[in-house]
Amino acid sequence: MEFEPRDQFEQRQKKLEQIQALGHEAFPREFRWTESPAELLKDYAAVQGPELEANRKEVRVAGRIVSYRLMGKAGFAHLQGGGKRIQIYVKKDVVGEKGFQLFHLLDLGDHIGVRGHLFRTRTGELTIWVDELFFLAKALLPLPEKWHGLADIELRYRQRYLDLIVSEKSREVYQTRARIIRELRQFFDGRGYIEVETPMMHPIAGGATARPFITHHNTLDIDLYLRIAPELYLKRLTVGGFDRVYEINRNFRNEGISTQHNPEFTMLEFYQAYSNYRDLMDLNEQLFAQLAQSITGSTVVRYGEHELDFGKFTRLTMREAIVQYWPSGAGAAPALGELAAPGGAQRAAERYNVWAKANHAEYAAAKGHLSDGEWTGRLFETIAEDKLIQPTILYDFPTDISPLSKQKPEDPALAERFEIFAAGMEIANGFSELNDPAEQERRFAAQIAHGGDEAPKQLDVDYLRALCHGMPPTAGEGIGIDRLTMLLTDSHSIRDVILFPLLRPEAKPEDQAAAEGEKE
RNA sequence: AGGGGCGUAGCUCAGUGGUAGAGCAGCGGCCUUUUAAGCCGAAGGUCGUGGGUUCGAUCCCCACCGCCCCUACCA
Repeated sequence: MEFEPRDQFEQRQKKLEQIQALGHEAFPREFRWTESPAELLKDYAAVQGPELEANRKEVRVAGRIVSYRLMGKAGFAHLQGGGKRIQIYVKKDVVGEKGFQLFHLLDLGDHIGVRGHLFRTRTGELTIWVDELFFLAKALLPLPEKWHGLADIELRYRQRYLDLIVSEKSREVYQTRARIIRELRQFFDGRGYIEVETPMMHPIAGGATARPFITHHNTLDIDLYLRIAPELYLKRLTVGGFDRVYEINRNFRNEGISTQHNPEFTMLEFYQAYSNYRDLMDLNEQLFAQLAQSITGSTVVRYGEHELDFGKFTRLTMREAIVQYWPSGAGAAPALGELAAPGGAQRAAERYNVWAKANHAEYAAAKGHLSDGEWTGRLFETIAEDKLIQPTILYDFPTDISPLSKQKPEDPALAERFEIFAAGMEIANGFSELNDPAEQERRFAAQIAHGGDEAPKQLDVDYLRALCHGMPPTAGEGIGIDRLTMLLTDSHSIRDVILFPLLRPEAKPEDQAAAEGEKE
């Protein structure tokens, strides 16, 4: 197999043969190193040249060649490792005829090891004075341009490895992502939670309203759904006596792709017995403040033009948010009581839509008949959702759109549910878990009767049976890790925090020709 | 799915209705402390794909492919 650019591919292959002819293995098996380039730069940042000469520091270092300057009988290069670059200096009369021949045959992108000692050049750069070169692996294809890097966004996603080699910023995003997940584990482990892994292939897609992916198991000859949420399995575990349980893993939803949506995304879900949704709200305030502090060094986090303060959350009910963000041109905002009255949310939506039409704003549109709660949710999404820039806990959701939440005792039309918004994005969703099996069965049945792609097709009888064995009063929550990472790394597309986001497969030229003339 | 934008050398980008340009990378030469090393020389392209208009299309028109942004669905 050969790849573009073919001339360079062949050129480098020839060099590899010449390197072998010098007596080097083409693909050696190991190199014992003493420090990484990143470690050396960090540890010797303050050590000056004379001191390096007085106390000679012998090193063995491996890395990828990312710059190369040959000047007759000597040359410089930079070795990249651990995301950082250290310079090496190779002199013909030090490494010898054969060593220098090897240096000649190296290309940008090759992996090498060096043995030598540290010094500083005239300009003061920490550099390895190379006594011996080791060939470690050949790059048969060239690196992206050294100055501008990989500007083509598509290539950054498709060939993430190149992005990671060339962009320290990109590398840092994924390191931060790993730190966030580590912090989350620490946070929950420290509070007596147990981490579990529940199935990702479900016979019934449940735990959320979303369109699932379908797959097939050959031996059992059954269709399975890639999970849209782990919720119903985690709650079975609270029935089983894991009073505090969490899972960090992928969900799959067969829906749109955007800067905020990838078909597979990572979710933290956790459940805490003997607690309600208010307990979780308090827990979240601690969690987000602590995370922001440890990840970014401050509870105030810059996100684009905004400064998000995770040290203080606003709390709003859904109806309060509608009233608060009601556009001033659309007449008087509805009163809270009006929104709560039967038909009130729909009347408010109709009033809003008159204004929206005249002002080319987004409508609170409805397909078919909506219940009061659905209208309230729709109105919130249209009017308020993208205005919630500062971290906000939105609570008191309509029961109609919360099929797995407990109702408020004083108002069964409202559920003990909240969501967390920041930068206009939903990043978490939590509630007091419905543990009354009869009520849960009614809600499931209503969902199935409601129909649509996103509703379950089948009653999850096993889950209802689990509830019948008694689930303790429990509060549970899901946090979107990808979006959380976006917030804490100032990334504005979910594809910038997912290493390999889903893209359409590259079309081969033949396929493109075959697609000619075909129409949708 | 609808609207807008983009696609030119391996990479980063100019450009024009009349045979295609630069920098970096690569190739040959000079150069033993360089820093986006420098100097000299040569090479590299179905201008995303396919049609159309035209004497002539990389450029204008249409369709298709891919990516980005917005809207819709959604977390």
